[in-house]
Amino acid sequence: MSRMAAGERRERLVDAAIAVMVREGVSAATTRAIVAEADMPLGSFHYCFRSKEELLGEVIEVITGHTLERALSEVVGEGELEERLRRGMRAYWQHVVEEPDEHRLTYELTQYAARQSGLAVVAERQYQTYLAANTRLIEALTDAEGKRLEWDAPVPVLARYVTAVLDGVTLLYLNEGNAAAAGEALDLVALHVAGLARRA
Amino acid sequence: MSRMAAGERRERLVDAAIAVMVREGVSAATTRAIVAEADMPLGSFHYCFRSKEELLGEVIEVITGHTLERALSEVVGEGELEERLRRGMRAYWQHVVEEPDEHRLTYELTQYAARQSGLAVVAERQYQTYLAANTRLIEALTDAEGKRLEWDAPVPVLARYVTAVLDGVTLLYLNEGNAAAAGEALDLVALHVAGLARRA
DNA sequence: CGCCGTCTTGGACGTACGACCAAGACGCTT
DNA sequence: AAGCGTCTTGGTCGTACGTCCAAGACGGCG
Repeated sequence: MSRMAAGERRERLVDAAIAVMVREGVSAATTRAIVAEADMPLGSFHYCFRSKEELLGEVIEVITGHTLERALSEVVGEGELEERLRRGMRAYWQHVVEEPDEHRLTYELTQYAARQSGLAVVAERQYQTYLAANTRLIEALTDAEGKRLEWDAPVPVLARYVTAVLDGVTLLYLNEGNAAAAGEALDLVALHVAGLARRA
Repeated sequence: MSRMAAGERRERLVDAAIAVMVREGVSAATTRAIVAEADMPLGSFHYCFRSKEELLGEVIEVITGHTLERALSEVVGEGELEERLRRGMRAYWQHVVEEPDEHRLTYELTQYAARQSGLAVVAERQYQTYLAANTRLIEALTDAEGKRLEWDAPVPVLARYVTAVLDGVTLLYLNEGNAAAAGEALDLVALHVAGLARRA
């Protein structure tokens, strides 16, 4: 392997780890499988990372970022509240249907992290990030169009509702495979949430 | 260990496996940890089970049964549709709050099974069982009170919606820990579903 | 009592894993 | 050119795992 800064090698190993995990699951991502995917000798792993746990922490942060970028960028824009909401959800949903294995991995990683005392903090932060994102989403919906809207339910409850539904529908699709029916269930939610908004 | 029929030993090993998994996760449930929990010598394991995979199949079936019994028994009964629906959901929710680790295990097992080619069928059947149960739940709601109700959305979509929300809210609570907010989100759903029913 | 199928058990085998190390190669600075 | 910090690498250590086996113990039936 050509000479390379330790930092860049770290990034490559993180990418390789994600590739292996998406393809074969977290448990298949052994140090040996990861360095093989990155085409590096085994020794480089523990030169770049103190432990496998340290690498997993970075993997989780990278993956969480991927997921969030999508939906948020879509809810801001033109149109009625219901239209924008539906557009944001469809953007998220499209990503799920296109890259199901990547989403399967996020759930797997969360559970793996929750069981490891050293990574439990990371798992909690992951969900708080999701909640914060959906809170911002809901607030972005009310603020647009120059008109101030109010909700029939408290924003924290709404945020949890949206977070939970997205997670639940995704999980159901991943395990059952019926994308059409799951998508319809999401539309039902979009309609519901839009109906909860009222003009102040 | 006293002499015992192979069938009974199987049951004890399944119970022991569940105990270990609830306490420490699926990955900690090694053959050695399981027989230690059951207070048996290692050799008994492969006398009772062809492989560890065979045991896991039985574990999943037992656990799935546990979860379902709760909610279903509550929706049939006296009262308005919304009241019965809320009661069923609260029954399920109470079980989640009382035994979070058992629910965490169901998700863990589903993912584990989905990755194993030999157990993928079991994972799929698990979710089809959930869907079937929630379909029956919805139909039970319409049939009661002697009046026939109809829904503003197709029953299969409703069933997926309910399944997904229960899963999602549970998962969120398990990872975030805010039981009160999650419970309120469930109430929001009960109200929503009740509103979707109309008298024919 | 003696047979035979069922059950019991301690130990062993091969494999795979995370982690570690020492010896050397590289390349920038002085 | 010499020195030195950074990076590279193959090999190895101890541990833990799933699985298998052979030798024996038990107990119901003829």
